[in-house]
Amino acid sequence: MSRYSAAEIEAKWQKAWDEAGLFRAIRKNDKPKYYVLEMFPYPSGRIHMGHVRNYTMGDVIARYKISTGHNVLHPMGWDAFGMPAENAAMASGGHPKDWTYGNIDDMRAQMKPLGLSIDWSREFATCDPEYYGQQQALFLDMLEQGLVYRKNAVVNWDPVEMTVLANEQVENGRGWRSGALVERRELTQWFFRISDFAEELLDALDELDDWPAKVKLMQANWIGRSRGLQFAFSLVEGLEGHDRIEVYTTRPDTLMGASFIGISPDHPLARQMEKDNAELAAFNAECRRMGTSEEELEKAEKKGFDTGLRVRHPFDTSWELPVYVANFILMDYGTGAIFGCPAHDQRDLDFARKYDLPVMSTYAPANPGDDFTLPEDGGDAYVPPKPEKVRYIKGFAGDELQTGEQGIDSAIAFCEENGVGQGVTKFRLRDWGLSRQRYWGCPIPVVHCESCGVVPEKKENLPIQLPYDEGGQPIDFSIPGNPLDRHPTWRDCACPACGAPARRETDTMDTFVDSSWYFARFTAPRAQTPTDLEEAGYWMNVDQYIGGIEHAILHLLYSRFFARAMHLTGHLPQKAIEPFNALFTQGMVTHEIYQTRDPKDRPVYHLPEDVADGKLKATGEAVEIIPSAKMSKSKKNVVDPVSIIGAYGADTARWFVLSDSPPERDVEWTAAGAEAAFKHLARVHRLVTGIAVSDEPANDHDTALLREMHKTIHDVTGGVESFGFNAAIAKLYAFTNTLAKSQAGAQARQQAACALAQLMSPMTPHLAEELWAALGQQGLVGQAPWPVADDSMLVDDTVTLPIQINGKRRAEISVPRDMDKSEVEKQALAADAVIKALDGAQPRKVIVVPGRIVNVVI
RNA sequence: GCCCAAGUGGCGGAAUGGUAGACGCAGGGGAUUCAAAAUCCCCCGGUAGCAAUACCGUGUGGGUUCGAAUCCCACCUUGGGCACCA
Repeated sequence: MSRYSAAEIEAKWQKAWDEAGLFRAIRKNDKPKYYVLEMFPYPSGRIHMGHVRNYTMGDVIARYKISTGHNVLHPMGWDAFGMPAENAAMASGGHPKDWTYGNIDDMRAQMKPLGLSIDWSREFATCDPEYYGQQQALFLDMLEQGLVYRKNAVVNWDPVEMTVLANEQVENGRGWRSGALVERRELTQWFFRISDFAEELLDALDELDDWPAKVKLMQANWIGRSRGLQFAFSLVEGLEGHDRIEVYTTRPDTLMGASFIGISPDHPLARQMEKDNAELAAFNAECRRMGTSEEELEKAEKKGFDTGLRVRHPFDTSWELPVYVANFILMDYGTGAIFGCPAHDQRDLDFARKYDLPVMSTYAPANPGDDFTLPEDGGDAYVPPKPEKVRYIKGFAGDELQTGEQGIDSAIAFCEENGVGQGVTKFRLRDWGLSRQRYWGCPIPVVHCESCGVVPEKKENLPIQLPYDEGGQPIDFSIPGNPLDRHPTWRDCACPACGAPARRETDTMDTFVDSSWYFARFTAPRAQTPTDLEEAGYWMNVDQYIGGIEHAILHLLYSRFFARAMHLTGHLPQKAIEPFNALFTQGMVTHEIYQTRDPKDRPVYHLPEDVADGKLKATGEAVEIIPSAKMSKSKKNVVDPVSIIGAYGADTARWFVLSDSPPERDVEWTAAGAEAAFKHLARVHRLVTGIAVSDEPANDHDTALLREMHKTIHDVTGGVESFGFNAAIAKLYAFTNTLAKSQAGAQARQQAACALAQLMSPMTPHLAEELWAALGQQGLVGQAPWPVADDSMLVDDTVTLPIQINGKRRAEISVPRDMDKSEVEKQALAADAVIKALDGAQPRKVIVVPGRIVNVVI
């Protein structure tokens, strides 16, 4: 028996795995392949507990799959482009490239001690020219296939930073960093045609059986399919080039309640009219100036401008409706024009009341209650709850009772039959704008030529590399704007088509592009093409993908789109168009927050390591404890994995992040919990190394111990396969207790200890190897086949059956497992409590569930 | 506003129609020790009772069932996603 020294054990076994090449993934056909992937990290420079949790889960799966005879691919890389590197360069000089690669080295050094089963030979960073050069090749192929295009788009422009801001970077209409008033600018940008795939991306969700329902639902909502009617109102008096206004509606059954037409300020008709209507031009300009932030939209008043135009109602040509330009109508959804039905839409009702337009209900509740008032009589707009039946007042098919949905379907049918428009399906999903006016990203490989226009770069000129310096001088990132734009020479090039002097595109790609295909690149990370079809064909798909729920929509949707695009451009096989067979979204690691107040009563936060027993270690001042939240630097509620590994070892950190909560939920890191995890591992070490040298002879306790062993094998295996890591660990605790108390002979205890070591090996691989060796086993536990439970050992010969009387447990009997039902019933009725309860009467019914329970109904 | 999920001891949670609270943390008691650390043992949902035991108990109210934390309906609370989307 020896003391548990994690540092020693972990270094020793990591070296042994390395030397055995245990995690090198090599294509071979004698085993089924298994590709497990955790979402790759951004190289911030420090690993955090969230990484530890994420990679530990992946590691458990990878190691378990190795043990069950799979050929496992478990790679790691770096999502290395992005703003933080430029921000760091801006804040403290230096170069984004140096900063990023330095961070990668630091983080790799922090990750390696975790003992993850990663094939490090496949490592890459998305900022490696070898990677982004292939991404540029991919872009060119997509361009050729028509999957990428250029168009004008309105963006948030920060005039101080001279860059485009994402919506999330605009706060109260001002740039989040500069504080400058954000302008809406129209720029020519590159877009991926993801919206062409809307229907397919939506329908294919149904096939993703091993994805969380929640993620599929979020994607479905994001894609946003709606069924409606598209039709036109004809203008009473046409305008040059315009004689009708196309509208789209999901509520065609309200058409007979229409009272106005609304068009977007960006609608072609509005644009044309503002040319010779200064008032309208001013109104439109005002609308365009309005920000797009949620807060602004919330507050903004619904405003309209009467254009003076009139249209005819399609079902009654004598019925004329006014045309308003309205500030709440979006040009890029539907047709950019609506008809307003105030009776059944609160916003339209508010608008109608403001501009004194008629209100006409087309339907009302089938059974209006006392408190129901028609909107035309001053009530609210009536929108029926989904399944509710309504009575049509001005519908197309008389005053029928129908649910809203039936009403819509029959309205579409009626309109189609009468030549008024057609039923159409629309999607909320927009094309994906990928242009970013930033330096630290993948350059878009196109050239602008005065005579040829936009020309794709030649593939042999790839990669188009980012310049490291400018004119021999280091790039100054403190100057606002994109360094590529002001670089003295980088932009200059020859037109790939005509050879004349031309300029490079200076925009770089959205970093989401980088992460949309890295999983495919891992299958052949050094290939001279984006992928190697043979390798991709073997390793794809990712069998298990693990990451945070925050990527439920964008990253996962973009990746699904990219896999399709890569198939269409010949870079992935058909079977890989849904790249992730199974997805698991893990919860965060949280911690309590410790706070004191400064003299001005402002909160001051303290690191957990500076607090003990609710007091600051340094001064003894009491801290206020704020409930657990996601670990964040600003709240200082962070625990550094490196210091935990230093204090307790990687196995303890791994054991703890798996043990306390179900993996999809948040887990609270506590010092006591970590301490307890360590103590448990030390106890297992003590127990097993003690067993290794014991010599008690076989005895009557052997079978009971071995039964428990087989039950534990069964339960832990099930737990690992179903992501029930916390429950699996609970079983291992229980089995450890059983083993510690067992008086079985040395051989049985040895066998049980071997099983314990194997079952723990995915979670605490170093300790497991140490135990395996101490028990005299040959080879590595990581290479030993996973133990298989003997079904005949899972059930005891004698079972204790609870006896219920009217569903309440009143007694129990001990009977042979396979005892006849009628005999069980006889014994149950003979139980004292049952005899007493029956008091001589006959039971009304006796339910016997063999091996589980008996219920006597009186 | 629309859509979705979750509510179980002091805490994290287990049980997915069959003995509610496994396992862990915190807490209490004890053994060992000169003492401490470490370790080991016992108790630990509530109410009543010396106890055996009884009754209550999985957010609230109803329902289905021999039997419900689990299935159904309504409500409450919390969390998440989307949102001038026509």
